[in-house]
Amino acid sequence: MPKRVDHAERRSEIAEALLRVAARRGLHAVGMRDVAAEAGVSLRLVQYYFETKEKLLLYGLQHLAERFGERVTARARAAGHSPGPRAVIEAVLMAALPTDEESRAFHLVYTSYAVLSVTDQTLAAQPFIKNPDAARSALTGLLRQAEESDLVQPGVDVQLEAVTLLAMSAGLGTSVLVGQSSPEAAAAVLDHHLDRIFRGNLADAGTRE
Amino acid sequence: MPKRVDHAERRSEIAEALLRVAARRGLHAVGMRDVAAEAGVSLRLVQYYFETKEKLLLYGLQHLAERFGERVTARARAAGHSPGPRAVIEAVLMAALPTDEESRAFHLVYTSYAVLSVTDQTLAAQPFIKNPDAARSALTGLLRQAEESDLVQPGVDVQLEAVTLLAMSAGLGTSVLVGQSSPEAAAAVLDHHLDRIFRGNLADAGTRE
DNA sequence: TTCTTTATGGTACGAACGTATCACGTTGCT
DNA sequence: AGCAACGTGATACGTTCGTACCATAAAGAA
Repeated sequence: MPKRVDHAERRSEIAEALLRVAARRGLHAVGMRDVAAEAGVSLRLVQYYFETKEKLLLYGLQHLAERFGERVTARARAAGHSPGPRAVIEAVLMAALPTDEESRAFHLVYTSYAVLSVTDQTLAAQPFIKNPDAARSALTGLLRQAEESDLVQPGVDVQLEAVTLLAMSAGLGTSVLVGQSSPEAAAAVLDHHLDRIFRGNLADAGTRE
Repeated sequence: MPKRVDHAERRSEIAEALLRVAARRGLHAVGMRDVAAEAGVSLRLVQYYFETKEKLLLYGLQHLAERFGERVTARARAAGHSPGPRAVIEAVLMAALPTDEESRAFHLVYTSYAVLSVTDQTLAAQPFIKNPDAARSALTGLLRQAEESDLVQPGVDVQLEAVTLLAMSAGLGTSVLVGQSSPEAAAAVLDHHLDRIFRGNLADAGTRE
């Protein structure tokens, strides 16, 4: 059986097994044995492809961020060809909301990683914790672009609004995650706030699901 | 030495030791031995006052919520005698922001508990996870009261704004916690949004620290 | 004073976890 | 064909963790 095997693909499979079990039982509760069982391989294999647990966790976080990026771009693309800035912004924010099983998993695991990064410097040094900063600048760029096209209300501070939107998205996300809000209510709040930012006329409005 | 001892006080001391070590090393990393060492007692004592670790964690969460409540009312009281609705709202929201060591600890531990509650039904059944719901209705009440005093801009949906403020506060809190934003920036965002809700004239403005 | 309850220390036990070690079949190179 | 590297399995080791057990000194009740 030991054919020559694609390491990258195998690592991805194991990483996804990690994310699945993390979504099911919590990131704190995942062991190498659980990951191995979930991936349908032996414990030794997990050790083989990721020498240590820390490296497995790091790769898992990386994989999570990648999948989220794909998710966002897919959402943006689904907003139509050459979507307006508002549609793109909605795509990003809605993708971060825990609506289905996959986004729930994403939000839970990502929040777990964020919490861990507060007390774990190795995790904090990872670029993916810094990634929200990239999201912030992307959002700022989108808003500024909308501003130049005269799509936003006069007098809005795009930098501040970017931070606001991101904070709202994260806060609403956890709110939905713990069952305090419905996804629909969270989406409504976001939409309402976007209405405050954008002018009413050109909002090729709801691309929510 | 074994005088008759106040159980409630002892439990509080141990619970605070738990919160301290949780703030320092993360909630996932606290063991009974750590708590015992931090409290300056033997492992047996922690077992004696809290029979199991789960009960210790539950009590710790309860203690955390109580301390946060005191913190909020202290802030509200510091806003002056008979403070306006906006001042009270600011007090609540600013108290939730991780500014000093204590509020950082609060935010980190509380978020850890929230994350745990997603996969731990015993924790999810605890009323303190439901507590944010009480905060929401309190905020709604405050906003409605302000609305009746003609202090808010026309056309604002108080229910929706309550949810928005809470989500922003939580989101900004974690943003500050992971070092992505400064507390001042977060406070500015909150203030800006309150400016959007309240009429400009009667805002007896900044009670920030 | 004697006895029972309370408070506390020390320590042991079983399980789980991350990691390391040994072994072996398979594949590709020369 | 033979040899070295790769992929995989099984299992063992040392540690840590939560919990349980045993002992004992002080304090209040009788």
